[in-house]
Amino acid sequence: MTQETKRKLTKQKLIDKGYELINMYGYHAVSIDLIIKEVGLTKGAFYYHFENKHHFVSKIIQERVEKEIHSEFIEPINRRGNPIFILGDLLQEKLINDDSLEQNLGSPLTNMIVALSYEHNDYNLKGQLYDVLDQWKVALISLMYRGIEDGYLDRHINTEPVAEFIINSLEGVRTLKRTTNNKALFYNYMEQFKNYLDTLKPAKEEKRFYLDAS
Amino acid sequence: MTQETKRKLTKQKLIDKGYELINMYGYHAVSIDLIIKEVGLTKGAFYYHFENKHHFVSKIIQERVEKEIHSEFIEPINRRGNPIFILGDLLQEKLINDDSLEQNLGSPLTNMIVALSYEHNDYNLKGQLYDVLDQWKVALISLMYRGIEDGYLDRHINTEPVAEFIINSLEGVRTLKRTTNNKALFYNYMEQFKNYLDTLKPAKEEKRFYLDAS
DNA sequence: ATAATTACATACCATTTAGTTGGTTTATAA
DNA sequence: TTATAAACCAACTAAATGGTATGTAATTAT
Repeated sequence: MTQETKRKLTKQKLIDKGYELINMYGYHAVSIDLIIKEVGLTKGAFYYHFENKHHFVSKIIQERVEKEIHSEFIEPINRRGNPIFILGDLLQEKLINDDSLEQNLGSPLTNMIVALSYEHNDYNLKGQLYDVLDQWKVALISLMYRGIEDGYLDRHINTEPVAEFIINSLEGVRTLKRTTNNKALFYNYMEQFKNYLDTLKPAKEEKRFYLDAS
Repeated sequence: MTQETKRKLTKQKLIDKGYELINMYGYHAVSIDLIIKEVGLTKGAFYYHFENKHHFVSKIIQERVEKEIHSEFIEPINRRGNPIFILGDLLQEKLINDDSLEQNLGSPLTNMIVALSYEHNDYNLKGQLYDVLDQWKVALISLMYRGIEDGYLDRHINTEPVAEFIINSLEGVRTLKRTTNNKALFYNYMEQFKNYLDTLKPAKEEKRFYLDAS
């Protein structure tokens, strides 16, 4: 094996194990000693690849947390189609069908936010996490604009509040899922989430007449 | 000052400062040394009142976290009236009007869940936190039942999923608020939350005709 | 008034923590 | 083939950590 690939492999093993442990137990609860023990390496290896623990978790955020939000929640919605179906199907897939995913570990993004947003460090971790949220929000807003253009969504919806509400509720349910392994939490969430999405449908003239009168 | 009142005062000071620091920085990031230094006490005092750190945070949960959920989100909804107004006004009060509250520190309940749900301990911390969520859910369901009886809510709503959705979204937005001090996040949330609540209204016959047809 | 208990304070301990230093092996370049 | 540097190991350090042992002043009971 070439030196470069071995180096990258080692670095990735540290990042992956660190991500796994930190996402479960939290940044401060997971020591570097534990991580290197779990992957069979030493302090020397760790500090060859990372300046310090903060730099390490910064890399975890950009290599794992940010990329997973992109691949699982942003890229799948970067297409045309009915946003109500696109979003409904996506969450159905992630929350209900995908058993492989860490279902009781909450959302890695929220987990990091809770653990790191008031941490003093040289890497702007809070800003990193905010940016991920922001990119996600932008993708949702774009999806909705396309949906409005194509007549799937009402022209009068406020896209930013809607995008935030979707993110907030999803991050909320994933986080609270940490307290239980009852999958009903996700089923129930899906039901109400779809009800909420329906409020974004275009209001037909007849319908609006009665809604406004209520 | 009598001995009993002094003891309770000291214990409360430790709990209050511990709550404040742990809610901000997290359970593992806050040392006992820091807490006692902040309140001007010593290790002897701390370990006179609490068996260990886990017992300490267990007391914090029941003395602060649980009681605050009760006083701020359960008791205010334990009354008759239109649930849509009761819930809308309550969140308006807590998220928008109440500036005194720790607006950028997320939700203490969620913060504890993230930090402690995979912690090995002798105090069933995870169960404690789950119970708080459950009590909250029960209160919301009761509110909705009364709302249905009084004709404010549709008889066909699934109360448990709705209750969970309310809790999930609220805990979500409070938690993600940690990344920013932009109050628009709460304003936008309120807007969409009210839209969601409107889906719980009774469907009038005329309205249902058109909705079903869509 | 005195004994006993309460509510702490002080000093200490073993372990764990993030981080460092210097050495060793392995691959790469000359 | 040999020099060099990359990738990692092993041992170490200082500080911080949760927790303990013992002492003490103030309150309370006798």
